[in-house]
Amino acid sequence: MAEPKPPAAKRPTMKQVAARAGVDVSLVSRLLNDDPRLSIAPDTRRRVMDAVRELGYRRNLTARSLRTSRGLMVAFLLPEFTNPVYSRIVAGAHRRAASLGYAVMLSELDDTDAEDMRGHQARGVDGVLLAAGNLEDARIAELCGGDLPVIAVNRQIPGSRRWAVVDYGLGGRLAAEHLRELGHRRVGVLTGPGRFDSDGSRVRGFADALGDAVGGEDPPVVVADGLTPDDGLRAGAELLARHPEVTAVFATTLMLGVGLLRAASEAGIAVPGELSIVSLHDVDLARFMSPPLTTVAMPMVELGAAAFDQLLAVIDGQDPEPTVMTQPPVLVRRASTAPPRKERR
Amino acid sequence: MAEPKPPAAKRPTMKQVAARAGVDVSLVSRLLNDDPRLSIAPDTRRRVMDAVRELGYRRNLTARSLRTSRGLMVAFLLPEFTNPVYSRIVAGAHRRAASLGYAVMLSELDDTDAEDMRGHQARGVDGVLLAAGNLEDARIAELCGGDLPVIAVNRQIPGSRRWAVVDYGLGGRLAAEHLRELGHRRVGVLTGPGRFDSDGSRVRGFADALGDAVGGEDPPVVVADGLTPDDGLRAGAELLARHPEVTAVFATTLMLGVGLLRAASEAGIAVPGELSIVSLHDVDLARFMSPPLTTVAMPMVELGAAAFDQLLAVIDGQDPEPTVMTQPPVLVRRASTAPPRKERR
DNA sequence: TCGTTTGACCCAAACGATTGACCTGGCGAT
DNA sequence: ATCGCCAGGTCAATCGTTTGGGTCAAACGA
Repeated sequence: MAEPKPPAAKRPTMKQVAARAGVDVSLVSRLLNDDPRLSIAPDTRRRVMDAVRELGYRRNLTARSLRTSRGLMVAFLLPEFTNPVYSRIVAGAHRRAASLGYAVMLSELDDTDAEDMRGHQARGVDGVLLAAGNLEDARIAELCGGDLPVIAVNRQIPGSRRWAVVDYGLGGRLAAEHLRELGHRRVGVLTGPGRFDSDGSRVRGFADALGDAVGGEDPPVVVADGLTPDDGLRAGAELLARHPEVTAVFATTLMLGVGLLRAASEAGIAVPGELSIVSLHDVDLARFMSPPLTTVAMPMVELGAAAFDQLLAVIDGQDPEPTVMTQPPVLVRRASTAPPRKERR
Repeated sequence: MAEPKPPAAKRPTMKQVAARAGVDVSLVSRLLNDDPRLSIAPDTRRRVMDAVRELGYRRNLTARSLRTSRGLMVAFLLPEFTNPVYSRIVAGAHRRAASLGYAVMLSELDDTDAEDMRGHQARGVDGVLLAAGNLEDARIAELCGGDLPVIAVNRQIPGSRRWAVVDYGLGGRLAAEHLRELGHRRVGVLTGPGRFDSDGSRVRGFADALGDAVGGEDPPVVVADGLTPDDGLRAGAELLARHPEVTAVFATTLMLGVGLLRAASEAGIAVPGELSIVSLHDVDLARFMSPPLTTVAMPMVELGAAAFDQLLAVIDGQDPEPTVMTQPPVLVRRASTAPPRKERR
């Protein structure tokens, strides 16, 4: 039953490469890292490279990491694996990291506390990307406490320079302008808890752009308990019940929009006939809702990549500016928005 | 501009702990690993533990890994970050891994080839979970080629014992029974490319359970090019066009079902009025479609955990049986299925 | 009384790479 | 002739743990 199980033919080491090429291992190391202070005879270089190829040699990164205390790894902590918006950030960070030789460890921030950070540090992780969307401020402070570089992603941190965000103010504007152009005058906002959108840019951008056109009055805002579709459903239902006058709602993140759509459907409100919905963040999913959701696409993949770059700078001992993505958001018109046709009720 | 940047106060080493407790480092190591051959005076043990606490000591896993050649890490390779079904597998594997002290590196199988495996190996990864849903057989073989343990997850591999799956046969049955009970007699199947569902269990389970009730004739099957909602949309449209007689469709994975729903909507076919849809895999998303999708929930989170356990066994030199989740799937009735009411067309 | 067993520890060699500090032989300049 | 220098290498210490082999005294059995 048990297969013979070959002895696993230990991978070749640098020593073997050196022996085969007839040189010292230090030379091999220097060559492979192209150490600036080294000059190597072309012939020797070839012999070494041949040996590397013939043996199929790869550096043992564990050993290297032990010596250099650079693990070439970063951790990406996120509150839940299933939010597609985070998935895009992860995808961006991962792609960039991989292209620079870094690996990405994923962790769910479950009941994880600061201990987890130290665990990562013990593993040789060089830095951490913290998708902090729905974390408490205190929690974030706690997580940033260690001496491991941390960048908060998609969330601004008041006292710190270690964060990377997209320009939600602009995103909000775009959504507002769209609704305004369609002719909506009574609009509502569905957003996440205060710790989310902590700087208020999403709502403010929206309200500002709307302001002059609708009489300067701030739109009614309902705050959900979290960022899941269920949260959106509950808060959405509340919004619709409390503000029957609104003809359009701006959801500050996609999953809330998704929940709102259901709330409308359960309340028998036609979208976009009686209610228009526009939400931030465009992912595939939005196209497949009924009706397909109009969204404002924010450059989340690029954010992931930029956040990684920022983290790398910190790791290298620099003190980079916080990242704000300049790449403009784009409005994706779909079927969930239309001119206000008739009053509800 | 550049902050002073504290010298980063190197983390304490075992040597320091040993010094502070007045013992040899080997003793500390043995104690911390509770080495069986060790007996330690209670007093000494306390001194060491105190030193550990006072210094806030954590083992350096890199060094340990170098010595033991066990990295306490696994890699999870998946074709795309955005598929929520994979996310659940990842979540399950991650949770289990974390509870056993393992970290999980995530990689997108982009243009990744076998080289990537060797990269992971060089990093000290102990094994790989390969979410292989839509990979070619050849590709998988290539990836399993190295001497790093690999478990294919959610995909059966013909010649191998290294895979973990849920019981899609049962899932298919359940879907079929549901449609049969509702009274459907002309049903279609929407599935992924052959490499997906390679053993055909999803479709076969469905067809078998249907067989006797609908005259033994196999249902029409349309095969999508991939597993994204877009693939489902295209193939779904084709299915609806080619088989106008069907009153219900079974989608073998959620994203195809989502695409199909849109195809129906675009074709002006009412769901569930004119067409019932049931799909495998239940994730939050399904509840928020319009109409909410009836699904067969497969234990994907548990699959992730079990696959990790299997991988661990292989890492430990055992030759475990392939994993087949016994936990039964459960039918989640929602609004996308109903008795056939009227003929389409 | 003299082994022999234990209990409680210590020594030092790995693991595989990196890196500052040497060598060495030849060549051009003084 | 001598010196310095440079290209082209080598030596050996080090990163922080693990682990196979001791050591050394106290306890024990005969």
